[in-house]
Amino acid sequence: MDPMPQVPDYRPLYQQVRDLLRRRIVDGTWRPDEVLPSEGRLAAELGVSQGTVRKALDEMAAQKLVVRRQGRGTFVAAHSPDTTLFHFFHMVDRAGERQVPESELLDCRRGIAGPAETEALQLMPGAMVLRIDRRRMIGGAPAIVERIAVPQALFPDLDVLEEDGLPNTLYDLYQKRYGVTVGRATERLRAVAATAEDADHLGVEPGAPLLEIERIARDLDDGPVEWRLSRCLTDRLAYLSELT
Amino acid sequence: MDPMPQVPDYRPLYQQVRDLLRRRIVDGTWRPDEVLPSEGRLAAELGVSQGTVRKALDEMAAQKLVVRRQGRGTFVAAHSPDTTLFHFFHMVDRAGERQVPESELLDCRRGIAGPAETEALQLMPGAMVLRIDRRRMIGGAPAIVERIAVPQALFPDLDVLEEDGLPNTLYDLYQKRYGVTVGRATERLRAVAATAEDADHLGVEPGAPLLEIERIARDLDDGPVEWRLSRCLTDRLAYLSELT
DNA sequence: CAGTGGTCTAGACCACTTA
DNA sequence: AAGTGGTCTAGACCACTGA
Repeated sequence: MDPMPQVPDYRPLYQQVRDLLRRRIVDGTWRPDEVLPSEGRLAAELGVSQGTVRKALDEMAAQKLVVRRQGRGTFVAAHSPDTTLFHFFHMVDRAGERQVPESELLDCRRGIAGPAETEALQLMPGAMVLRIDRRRMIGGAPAIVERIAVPQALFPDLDVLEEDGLPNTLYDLYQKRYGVTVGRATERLRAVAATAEDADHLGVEPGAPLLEIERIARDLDDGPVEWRLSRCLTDRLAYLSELT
Repeated sequence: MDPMPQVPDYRPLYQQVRDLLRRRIVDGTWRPDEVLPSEGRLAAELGVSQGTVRKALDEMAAQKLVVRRQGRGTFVAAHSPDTTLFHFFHMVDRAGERQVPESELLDCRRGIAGPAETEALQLMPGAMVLRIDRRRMIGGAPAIVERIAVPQALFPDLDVLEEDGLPNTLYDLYQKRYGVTVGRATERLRAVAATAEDADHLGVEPGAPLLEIERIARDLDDGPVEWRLSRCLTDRLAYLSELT
């Protein structure tokens, strides 16, 4: 598959193929929603059997890096409001139904990264970040307040865009406008007491228990691209976690 | 693979094989930690190719129903304290390290299922449950109080066993002593205010914010086998959720 | 209709484990 | 050395899609 590798690679062929195809997606050779060459073509190009390409693509599909559609082809996975909500928004109502929140912008401005942001986003000291404060409503009632911080270097004009109104789901915007694909995220959940400001936005008493969700979202190369701190009312909603 | 199926099955062969093997594990034909027949033997027995059996077993391995060990064979997955903690205990410290909690039994008694238990465990009205109240310590300090409720029908003498001290991880006990394998669980997280009793056990003020985790654990047939309500101090710990 | 991914097969060889 | 799962190949046929 590679006539003159600089460093001989003794890993199984299908893993080499998988990582090569993955690299091409990350590099932008094929962009989100684009179709990859067929299994047969890739096999011929790389000099391996179709079964080996298939095994590589199957693993990438399991990892949601590509989507396979019988009769049509294999496509680079793209975020959409639906997939974003499904994967990254875990609040459900009493009946266990996933609720779609509305967003209300509170504030959006640039600033120098604080210690927590520098640490979470692995920035150089003094780097600039954009901060977005939002309130999110479920069924018209305030449910969540959140602070989102992203490196300004990755999203140079996100704050200008704000004038036109930010979309409810940001990850498809990150992907389509800035070429930043969120591949995975880590969330840490804690219970905290509402600050005076939280209480004001959510319509509760200061000191009321809130579910705090701290999220670090990473791109396909595992670099941090977003730090997010959400505080949620959990009288009508709960965070759903499936252990399988 | 089946010469006279009562109802013709048009699903792919490997899915039929997968479900048949799965059925045998659930039925106890092969018990936890036992080795299955080799791929070749299964293929011959079922009249399919080895590749088809392989695809079925690979899916079961991805689902953690079996464990494959090169050179040795394919084994029915079994719980151990380690796998249980890794899969079902998500509290981590500030550094992101998973912490192993100690357990201190507070109470253990039988009772008639209340409405919440009847609902969660899908019991008949008036059915008996066993309730276990525990306090869990991290590094010697109280961190969690929890109530566990299980149908008495499934674990007839669990409360008698308590005299010898319950193990720290219950799921391997459920499996080895009662033949009940927990295959998956659903958790709902909320923020609540500590009751006077919570506060007493955890050494905080009443009203302090606690992370409440409500878990329903299910067996391999998806029937509920345990209902658990944990309340956690999150000053030193956080609930870790990986979104991939 | 041609082209795609999905299934199934048969066989070769490799890597690892146990005896 | 024998037996296991892991990799890789080649080829057949099926199911689905879109021109």
